[in-house]
Amino acid sequence: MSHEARDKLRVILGQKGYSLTKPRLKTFSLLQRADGPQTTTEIIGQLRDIDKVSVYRTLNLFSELGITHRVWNGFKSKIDLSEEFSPHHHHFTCINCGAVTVLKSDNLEASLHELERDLGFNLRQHSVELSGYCANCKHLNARDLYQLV
Amino acid sequence: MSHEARDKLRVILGQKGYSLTKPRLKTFSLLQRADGPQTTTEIIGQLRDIDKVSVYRTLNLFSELGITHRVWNGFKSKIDLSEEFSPHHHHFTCINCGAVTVLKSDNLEASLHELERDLGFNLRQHSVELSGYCANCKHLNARDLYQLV
DNA sequence: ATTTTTGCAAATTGTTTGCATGCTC
DNA sequence: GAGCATGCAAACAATTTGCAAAAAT
Repeated sequence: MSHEARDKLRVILGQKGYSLTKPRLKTFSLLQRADGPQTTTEIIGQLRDIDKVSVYRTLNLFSELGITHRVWNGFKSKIDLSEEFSPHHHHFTCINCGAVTVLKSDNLEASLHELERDLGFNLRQHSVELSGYCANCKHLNARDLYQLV
Repeated sequence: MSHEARDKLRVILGQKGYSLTKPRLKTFSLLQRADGPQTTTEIIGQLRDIDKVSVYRTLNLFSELGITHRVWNGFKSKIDLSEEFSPHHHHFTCINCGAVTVLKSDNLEASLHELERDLGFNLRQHSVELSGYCANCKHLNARDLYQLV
């Protein structure tokens, strides 16, 4: 894990009087390694040496400090590192095979900012979650799709 | 509650062999009356004469049949009627006063469809949830904001 | 030395399952 | 009367709280 990220984390925690402890570092590091947002249960499952209560407390703290944010993905909310630690992106989830694709679109971002201007809002966060059939699955016929479920 | 909506609901249920029962109608009707998406707990709380187990079953069924979908709003996922029953929209939630604003933007929708085309996806659903400070709250200074929390 | 953080146990809350009774066709 | 739907009880899962021991400053 990179020194820069770890130092940034330490600074964010330190500014509010929190220290960078083993559970906090391990939780953060897991989120960095992960190839996408994780559910609370997934995180707990992968951090067997840390009590789940500590994981909950860490995740709540991270959320409070803006280190993480939640995204809606399929049926569950998942936890993802915020933009400071992972470049801005959105997700597309295939409802057939479950594949998650990371999205980037300048036009999309521009539309959101236009909306912000028009409405006079001060936008702090936005989440765009798409779902449907991915390029591989969209040509399957109804029967195939059904059998895969 | 309108006859059209009730009839549409009855048809959707009927097509899969389900009937329009009291718990189902009451749950649907509550979602229609509500001024925005509701959490499961809120729905259960407002339907005191229906067993919570039935509410859960009804909500699962509605979701399966596409009558409702979930949106991510603040900390919790909430349940909203799908587009057949409520025109397509997105939400902005003020993180200071909690006000929810319904959004519509043709450019935003166009950007999403462009993304769909470029990536070769067959988009079925999308959720766009924004948060930040609304027009009323964005001029408050840090101290005022803090006190309101 | 003082304050923060952790881990365990237990409480609380949210959700699902099993089953007997009541409804609908 | 057969099959679907409901309500109750109980099981199961997710999350929070209280508190004493351990770690950090």
